[in-house]
Amino acid sequence: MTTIKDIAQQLGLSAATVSRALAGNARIPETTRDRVQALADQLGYAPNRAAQSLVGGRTSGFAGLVLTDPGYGREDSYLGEYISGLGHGLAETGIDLFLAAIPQGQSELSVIRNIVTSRRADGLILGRTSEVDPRVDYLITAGFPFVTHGRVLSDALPYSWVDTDGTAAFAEAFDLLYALGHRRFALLTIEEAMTFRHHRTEGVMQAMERCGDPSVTLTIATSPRYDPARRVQVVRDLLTADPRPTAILAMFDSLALNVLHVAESLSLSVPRDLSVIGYDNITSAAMARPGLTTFDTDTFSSARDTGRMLVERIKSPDADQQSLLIRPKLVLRASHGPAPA
Amino acid sequence: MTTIKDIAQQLGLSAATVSRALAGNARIPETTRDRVQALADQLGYAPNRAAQSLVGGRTSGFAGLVLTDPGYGREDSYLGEYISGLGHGLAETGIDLFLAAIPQGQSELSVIRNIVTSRRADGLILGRTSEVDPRVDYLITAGFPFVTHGRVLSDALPYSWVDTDGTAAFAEAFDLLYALGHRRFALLTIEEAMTFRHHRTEGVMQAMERCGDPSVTLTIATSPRYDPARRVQVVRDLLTADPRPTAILAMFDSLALNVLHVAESLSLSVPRDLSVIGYDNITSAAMARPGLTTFDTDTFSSARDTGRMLVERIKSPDADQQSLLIRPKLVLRASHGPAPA
DNA sequence: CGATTCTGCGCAAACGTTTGCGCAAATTAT
DNA sequence: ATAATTTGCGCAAACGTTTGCGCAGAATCG
Repeated sequence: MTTIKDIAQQLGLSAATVSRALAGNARIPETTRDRVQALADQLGYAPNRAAQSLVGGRTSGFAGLVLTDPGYGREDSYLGEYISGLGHGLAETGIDLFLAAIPQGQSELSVIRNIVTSRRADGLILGRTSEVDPRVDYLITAGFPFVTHGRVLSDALPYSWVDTDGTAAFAEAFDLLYALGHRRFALLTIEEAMTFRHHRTEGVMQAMERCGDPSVTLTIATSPRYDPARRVQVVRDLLTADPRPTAILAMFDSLALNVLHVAESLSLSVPRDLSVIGYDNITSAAMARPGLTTFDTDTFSSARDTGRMLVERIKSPDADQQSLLIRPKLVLRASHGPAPA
Repeated sequence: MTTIKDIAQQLGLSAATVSRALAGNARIPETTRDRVQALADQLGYAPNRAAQSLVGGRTSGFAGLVLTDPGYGREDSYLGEYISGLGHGLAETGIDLFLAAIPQGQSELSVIRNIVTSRRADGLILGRTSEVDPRVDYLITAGFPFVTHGRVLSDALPYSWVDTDGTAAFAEAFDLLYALGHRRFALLTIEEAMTFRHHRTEGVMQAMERCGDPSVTLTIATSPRYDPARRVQVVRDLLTADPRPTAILAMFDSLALNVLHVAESLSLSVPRDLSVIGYDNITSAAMARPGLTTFDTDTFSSARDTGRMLVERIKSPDADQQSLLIRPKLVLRASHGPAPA
């Protein structure tokens, strides 16, 4: 309600001087600065963001995140942790996070384009990156600051990213289960060409090749999006195959928890008949019985780092791109064990 | 990048006409409107939000939500569902949600004050309402549109809210367990004077009084905030009391899951030795073994309704306050059963 | 045919802030 | 002493949009 003009008037100054005083301009003596600041505090003055952002293409003070439907059932604690982390990473520098839902009938890309052209945000965060990602292409050509959580496949593209090292993790998971005697492996994956699918699959492949054991088999089962019933069916088919795989690596925890459930309904004992390992360590992973062995990716911290990185990009758009690859930590619980005889 | 002036120039019109044409003003003939719209689409024009919001105290197009730390451990799927719901409720009308984290050393109230005075949002959503809530008082006197998710205790205050009927639910939970023969009840509650604590406690009290059975006992145990170890200790004390309560009503699911865990570590069998009922139906509640009997509050939908209600308030600030009390649905799983002999 | 109404559009002000330029007074240097 | 610099501040433009007012020309009415 109070504007810079109110302060100026009450102090017998001009708006320009008040603006400079509040900005800490050196040309304004400290005595004046103090007077202005005091009155501003007393009046509870806060600059009108719209006016600030209007002048000279300045910052709007917002970083945007487009809410997409993951489509594989509730992602559990993931989104909440992610958003909290982002918010905190950004808040340190006074930038707020804004969330754009995708209106009926629009594409995510069109929402992003709209945000960029309407200057509603100073930067964007992109989640759920796919191998070839039109959003990344667009934002690079638009010269708009952004950071992705996850990579794209091409590493020729200039952009900043934070990701978890799914390749290393899935190789580690394979090695762990191989050492426990497992030979019939299955990888439960997803339909879409998300980049993490590529990397995590790669990890399993590499580890399999490295161990060089010809008796190892790997089945790849694809879990459909948007269709819980068929999702269950795929797992059921996998677990009733003959011979049944004894080691299941799931792309992420909610898929792994599906496996646990189906196994229960088939009266298969985990980990006696079947070992299951997930990825992300969502809270349900700890609650499930048996507790799910998985990889902790510290979603909160990595989201916070993503937020910080975005702030960097907004502040110095011409600086070099940064990237951060986080090594997930194996969390040993009760869903894995020695291969059945 | 493209402004209304660019369009005006290319079409040989004035900015005013273009603005009116895009707004669908009746004084502009359809032919002109179409020409303008076509070029706007072609150029990918989106109005600069800052400029829009500057003129005439108009809308900024944002609704704000302040991120607070619940303090009782990860809230699991709750925050994610809530935010998704809010986002969708708002997106229907083109309003975006923005999240403000609380910077180090600031209070939530000061963050809210700042949002209001800087006109960064057109309306606010308040979660985690307490019995007497200074945020509500402030926003009412400031005349700023807001909707709370949860109530305050006084019903003399003019504000709009969405809440779940914890009183009814907890009475129902009591009745259910009473009918199963339970007589020694415990209510696991929280330290702070959140309004939901009042209502849920009230529900138990009312049901207890209504049944009029003098043999019923109720222990109230308080779970501390920010301290997981003490949280476990409180539950442990509760479960090792002599005589031990056989029916535990927990204020919300994550507390109930704590009980399940401690019970497991004490080799108590749920539901044979102990019945546990939670509230909210977070995803972990379904994953836990035994599955947690709880109340589904349909967080996504109620958050969506909260968003819609806020849009109403922003659009017609002088309309009557609205409120919405949602009756949670009991979800029967395996964590409750007949009282032990 | 003159008077009135309607149609299509433009002018200019306003929203609140920042910032380049400039100007007078005070201070310092010569 | 005058000249040069510094200090403290104001003027005015600019950001992109909306909107009240007004003005021509066309259409309609009596």
